[in-house]
Amino acid sequence: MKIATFNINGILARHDALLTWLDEAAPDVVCLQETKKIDAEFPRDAFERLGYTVELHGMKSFNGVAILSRLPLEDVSRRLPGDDGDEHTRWIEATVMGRRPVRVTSLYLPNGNPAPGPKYDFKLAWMERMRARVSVLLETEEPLVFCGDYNIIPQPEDAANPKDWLTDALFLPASRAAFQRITNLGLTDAFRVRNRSPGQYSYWDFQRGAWERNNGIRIDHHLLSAQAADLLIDAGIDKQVRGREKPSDHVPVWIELDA
DNA sequence: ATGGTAGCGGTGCTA
Repeated sequence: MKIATFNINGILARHDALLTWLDEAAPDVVCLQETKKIDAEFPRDAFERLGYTVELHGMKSFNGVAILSRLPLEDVSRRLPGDDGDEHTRWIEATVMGRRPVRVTSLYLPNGNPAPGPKYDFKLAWMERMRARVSVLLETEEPLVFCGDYNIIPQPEDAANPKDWLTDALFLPASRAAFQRITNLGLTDAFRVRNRSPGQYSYWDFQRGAWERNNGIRIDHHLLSAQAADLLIDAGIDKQVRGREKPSDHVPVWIELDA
Protein backbone atom coordinates (compact mmCIF):
# COMPACT_ATOMS: atom_id res chain seq x y z
CA MET A 1 0.00 0.00 0.00
CA LYS A 2 1.55 3.23 -1.21
CA ILE A 3 0.39 6.29 0.78
CA ALA A 4 1.40 9.77 -0.35
CA THR A 5 0.91 13.23 1.13
CA PHE A 6 0.90 16.33 -1.05
CA ASN A 7 0.16 19.95 -0.13
CA ILE A 8 -1.13 21.06 -3.52
CA ASN A 9 -1.74 24.76 -2.68
CA GLY A 10 -5.04 24.98 -4.56
CA ILE A 11 -6.82 22.09 -6.29
CA LEU A 12 -7.86 24.21 -9.28
CA ALA A 13 -4.35 25.50 -9.95
CA ARG A 14 -2.87 22.01 -9.47
CA HIS A 15 -5.55 19.86 -11.13
CA ASP A 16 -3.51 18.86 -14.19
CA ALA A 17 -0.18 18.60 -12.36
CA LEU A 18 -1.83 16.29 -9.82
CA LEU A 19 -3.18 14.03 -12.60
CA THR A 20 0.26 13.85 -14.20
CA TRP A 21 1.88 12.86 -10.93
CA LEU A 22 -0.86 10.30 -10.09
CA ASP A 23 -0.24 8.62 -13.44
CA GLU A 24 3.48 8.23 -12.85
CA ALA A 25 3.51 7.58 -9.07
CA ALA A 26 0.39 5.37 -8.95
CA PRO A 27 -0.25 5.79 -5.19
CA ASP A 28 -3.05 3.76 -3.60
CA VAL A 29 -3.86 6.59 -1.20
CA VAL A 30 -3.22 10.32 -1.54
CA CYS A 31 -3.64 12.76 1.33
CA LEU A 32 -4.04 16.33 0.07
CA GLN A 33 -3.76 19.63 1.91
CA GLU A 34 -4.60 23.24 1.03
CA THR A 35 -7.27 22.26 -1.48
CA LYS A 36 -8.89 25.72 -0.90
CA LYS A 37 -12.33 24.70 -2.17
CA ILE A 38 -15.67 23.87 -0.58
CA ASP A 39 -16.57 20.21 -1.11
CA ALA A 40 -19.27 20.98 -3.70
CA GLU A 41 -16.72 22.78 -5.88
CA PHE A 42 -13.93 20.18 -5.68
CA PRO A 43 -13.28 18.79 -9.20
CA ARG A 44 -13.75 15.11 -8.35
CA ASP A 45 -14.51 13.77 -11.82
CA ALA A 46 -11.04 13.21 -13.26
CA PHE A 47 -9.89 11.49 -10.05
CA GLU A 48 -12.95 9.23 -9.87
CA ARG A 49 -12.38 8.25 -13.51
CA LEU A 50 -8.92 7.03 -12.47
CA GLY A 51 -10.60 4.82 -9.89
CA TYR A 52 -10.09 6.95 -6.79
CA THR A 53 -12.71 7.39 -4.11
CA VAL A 54 -12.68 11.05 -3.03
CA GLU A 55 -13.36 12.09 0.57
CA LEU A 56 -13.24 15.81 1.34
CA HIS A 57 -13.20 18.32 4.16
CA GLY A 58 -12.84 21.72 2.55
CA MET A 59 -13.72 25.38 2.91
CA LYS A 60 -13.64 28.50 0.76
CA SER A 61 -10.23 29.94 -0.14
CA PHE A 62 -8.16 28.47 2.69
CA ASN A 63 -7.10 25.17 4.26
CA GLY A 64 -8.96 22.07 3.04
CA VAL A 65 -7.88 18.42 3.27
CA ALA A 66 -8.80 15.32 1.28
CA ILE A 67 -8.16 11.60 1.01
CA LEU A 68 -8.15 9.94 -2.43
CA SER A 69 -8.01 6.15 -2.43
CA ARG A 70 -8.29 3.35 -4.98
CA LEU A 71 -8.81 0.93 -2.09
CA PRO A 72 -12.14 1.04 -0.25
CA LEU A 73 -12.49 3.58 2.56
CA GLU A 74 -14.50 3.05 5.73
CA ASP A 75 -15.39 5.13 8.80
CA VAL A 76 -14.54 8.57 7.39
CA SER A 77 -14.25 11.17 10.13
CA ARG A 78 -13.76 14.93 9.77
CA ARG A 79 -12.52 17.64 12.20
CA LEU A 80 -9.92 17.46 14.96
CA PRO A 81 -11.75 17.12 18.30
CA GLY A 82 -11.19 19.45 21.22
CA ASP A 83 -12.45 22.88 20.09
CA ASP A 84 -16.04 23.28 18.87
CA GLY A 85 -15.26 26.84 17.80
CA ASP A 86 -12.55 25.74 15.38
CA GLU A 87 -14.00 26.04 11.86
CA HIS A 88 -10.72 25.32 10.04
CA THR A 89 -10.77 22.30 7.72
CA ARG A 90 -7.46 20.68 8.64
CA TRP A 91 -8.20 17.06 9.58
CA ILE A 92 -9.82 14.02 7.92
CA GLU A 93 -9.46 10.33 8.87
CA ALA A 94 -10.46 7.16 7.05
CA THR A 95 -9.71 3.46 7.29
CA VAL A 96 -8.14 2.11 4.09
CA MET A 97 -9.19 -1.48 3.45
CA GLY A 98 -5.99 -3.07 2.14
CA ARG A 99 -4.78 -6.59 2.88
CA ARG A 100 -4.56 -5.08 6.34
CA PRO A 101 -6.77 -2.11 7.29
CA VAL A 102 -4.80 1.09 7.92
CA ARG A 103 -6.26 4.15 9.61
CA VAL A 104 -4.99 7.13 7.58
CA THR A 105 -5.25 10.82 8.54
CA SER A 106 -4.68 13.76 6.19
CA LEU A 107 -3.74 16.76 8.33
CA TYR A 108 -2.81 20.38 7.75
CA LEU A 109 -1.19 21.71 10.90
CA PRO A 110 -1.49 25.50 11.40
CA ASN A 111 1.46 27.59 10.20
CA GLY A 112 1.48 29.73 13.34
CA ASN A 113 3.28 32.81 12.07
CA PRO A 114 3.75 35.44 13.25
CA ALA A 115 5.07 34.17 16.56
CA PRO A 116 4.37 35.16 19.23
CA GLY A 117 0.73 36.02 18.68
CA PRO A 118 -2.78 34.53 18.47
CA LYS A 119 -1.96 32.44 15.40
CA TYR A 120 0.96 30.88 17.24
CA ASP A 121 -1.21 30.21 20.28
CA PHE A 122 -3.70 28.47 17.97
CA LYS A 123 -0.93 26.32 16.51
CA LEU A 124 0.28 25.12 19.90
CA ALA A 125 -3.27 24.48 21.12
CA TRP A 126 -4.02 22.55 17.89
CA MET A 127 -0.94 20.40 18.44
CA GLU A 128 -2.10 19.54 21.94
CA ARG A 129 -5.51 18.57 20.52
CA MET A 130 -3.69 16.39 17.98
CA ARG A 131 -1.70 14.75 20.75
CA ALA A 132 -4.95 13.88 22.53
CA ARG A 133 -6.52 12.46 19.34
CA VAL A 134 -3.42 10.39 18.52
CA SER A 135 -3.45 9.04 22.06
CA VAL A 136 -7.05 7.85 21.67
CA LEU A 137 -6.38 6.20 18.30
CA LEU A 138 -3.26 4.45 19.62
CA GLU A 139 -5.48 2.53 22.04
CA THR A 140 -6.89 0.62 19.03
CA GLU A 141 -3.42 -0.93 18.45
CA GLU A 142 -4.16 -0.85 14.71
CA PRO A 143 -1.76 0.44 12.01
CA LEU A 144 -2.07 4.25 12.00
CA VAL A 145 -0.61 6.74 9.53
CA PHE A 146 -0.76 10.48 10.29
CA CYS A 147 0.44 12.30 7.22
CA GLY A 148 0.32 15.83 5.93
CA ASP A 149 1.79 19.29 6.12
CA TYR A 150 2.96 19.55 9.74
CA ASN A 151 4.46 23.03 9.34
CA ILE A 152 7.22 21.73 11.64
CA ILE A 153 10.95 21.48 10.90
CA PRO A 154 11.74 18.69 13.37
CA GLN A 155 15.55 19.03 13.43
CA PRO A 156 18.23 21.42 12.09
CA GLU A 157 19.15 18.88 9.40
CA ASP A 158 15.63 19.27 8.01
CA ALA A 159 16.46 22.80 6.77
CA ALA A 160 19.10 23.91 4.28
CA ASN A 161 19.67 27.08 6.33
CA PRO A 162 18.39 26.43 9.86
CA LYS A 163 19.56 29.85 11.05
CA ASP A 164 16.96 31.44 8.76
CA TRP A 165 14.20 29.76 10.75
CA LEU A 166 15.25 30.44 14.35
CA THR A 167 12.38 32.86 15.06
CA ASP A 168 9.85 31.16 12.76
CA ALA A 169 6.82 29.27 14.07
CA LEU A 170 7.97 26.22 12.06
CA PHE A 171 11.19 25.88 14.07
CA LEU A 172 10.75 27.65 17.42
CA PRO A 173 11.69 25.49 20.43
CA ALA A 174 8.08 25.39 21.65
CA SER A 175 6.93 24.14 18.22
CA ARG A 176 9.53 21.40 18.10
CA ALA A 177 8.77 20.44 21.70
CA ALA A 178 5.06 20.10 20.88
CA PHE A 179 5.95 17.90 17.90
CA GLN A 180 8.19 15.82 20.14
CA ARG A 181 5.36 15.37 22.64
CA ILE A 182 3.32 13.83 19.81
CA THR A 183 6.08 11.55 18.52
CA ASN A 184 6.94 10.52 22.08
CA LEU A 185 3.57 8.79 22.28
CA GLY A 186 5.30 6.19 20.13
CA LEU A 187 5.18 7.43 16.53
CA THR A 188 7.91 6.94 13.91
CA ASP A 189 8.94 9.56 11.32
CA ALA A 190 8.87 7.22 8.30
CA PHE A 191 11.09 9.29 6.02
CA ARG A 192 13.67 9.83 8.76
CA VAL A 193 14.19 6.15 9.43
CA ARG A 194 14.39 5.19 5.74
CA ASN A 195 16.59 8.09 4.50
CA ARG A 196 19.72 9.14 6.34
CA SER A 197 21.27 11.37 3.66
CA PRO A 198 21.00 15.14 4.32
CA GLY A 199 19.58 17.81 2.02
CA GLN A 200 16.19 16.20 1.32
CA TYR A 201 13.29 18.60 1.59
CA SER A 202 9.57 18.73 0.85
CA TYR A 203 9.02 22.51 0.55
CA TRP A 204 10.79 25.38 -1.19
CA ASP A 205 9.45 28.94 -0.88
CA PHE A 206 8.16 30.56 -4.07
CA GLN A 207 10.30 33.60 -3.28
CA ARG A 208 13.99 34.47 -3.42
CA GLY A 209 14.93 31.61 -5.71
CA ALA A 210 14.57 29.04 -2.93
CA TRP A 211 14.13 26.15 -5.37
CA GLU A 212 17.05 27.14 -7.60
CA ARG A 213 19.30 27.35 -4.51
CA ASN A 214 17.84 24.17 -2.93
CA ASN A 215 16.98 26.35 0.08
CA GLY A 216 14.31 23.93 1.30
CA ILE A 217 12.79 22.52 4.46
CA ARG A 218 11.26 19.14 5.31
CA ILE A 219 7.84 19.81 6.83
CA ASP A 220 5.60 17.15 5.21
CA HIS A 221 5.72 13.99 7.29
CA HIS A 222 4.28 10.51 7.78
CA LEU A 223 4.14 9.60 11.46
CA LEU A 224 3.46 5.88 12.02
CA SER A 225 2.17 3.92 14.98
CA ALA A 226 4.27 0.90 15.94
CA GLN A 227 1.87 -1.41 14.11
CA ALA A 228 2.30 0.66 10.93
CA ALA A 229 6.05 1.07 11.36
CA ASP A 230 6.35 -2.72 11.46
CA LEU A 231 4.91 -2.75 7.91
CA LEU A 232 7.17 0.00 6.51
CA ILE A 233 9.00 -0.99 3.32
CA ASP A 234 10.19 2.31 1.89
CA ALA A 235 9.74 6.10 1.90
CA GLY A 236 10.64 8.84 -0.55
CA ILE A 237 10.16 12.37 -1.85
CA ASP A 238 9.14 13.09 -5.46
CA LYS A 239 11.36 16.16 -5.69
CA GLN A 240 11.19 16.39 -9.51
CA VAL A 241 7.60 17.67 -9.28
CA ARG A 242 8.87 21.02 -7.93
CA GLY A 243 10.76 21.76 -11.15
CA ARG A 244 7.72 21.55 -13.45
CA GLU A 245 5.31 24.15 -14.84
CA LYS A 246 3.09 25.83 -12.22
CA PRO A 247 4.32 23.72 -9.28
CA SER A 248 3.03 23.79 -5.73
CA ASP A 249 5.60 25.02 -3.21
CA HIS A 250 5.43 21.49 -1.69
CA VAL A 251 6.16 18.14 -3.38
CA PRO A 252 4.66 14.67 -2.78
CA VAL A 253 6.13 12.54 -0.01
CA TRP A 254 5.24 8.84 0.05
CA ILE A 255 5.60 5.61 1.99
CA GLU A 256 5.15 1.99 1.01
CA LEU A 257 3.58 -0.36 3.58
CA ASP A 258 3.28 -4.14 3.48
CA ALA A 259 -0.49 -3.89 3.84
C1' DA B 1 14.46 46.40 7.72
C1' DT B 2 12.28 45.34 3.58
C1' DG B 3 10.24 42.78 -0.04
C1' DG B 4 10.21 39.17 -2.71
C1' DT B 5 5.84 35.01 -5.15
C1' DA B 6 1.58 32.37 -5.42
C1' DG B 7 -3.68 31.04 -4.90
C1' DC B 8 -8.19 32.37 -4.30
C1' DG B 9 -11.48 35.57 -5.75
C1' DG B 10 -12.45 39.58 -7.05
C1' DT B 11 -9.95 42.60 -1.79
C1' DG B 12 -6.88 41.43 1.16
C1' DC B 13 -5.65 37.34 3.62
C1' DT B 14 -2.78 33.35 4.13
C1' DA B 15 1.43 31.31 3.53
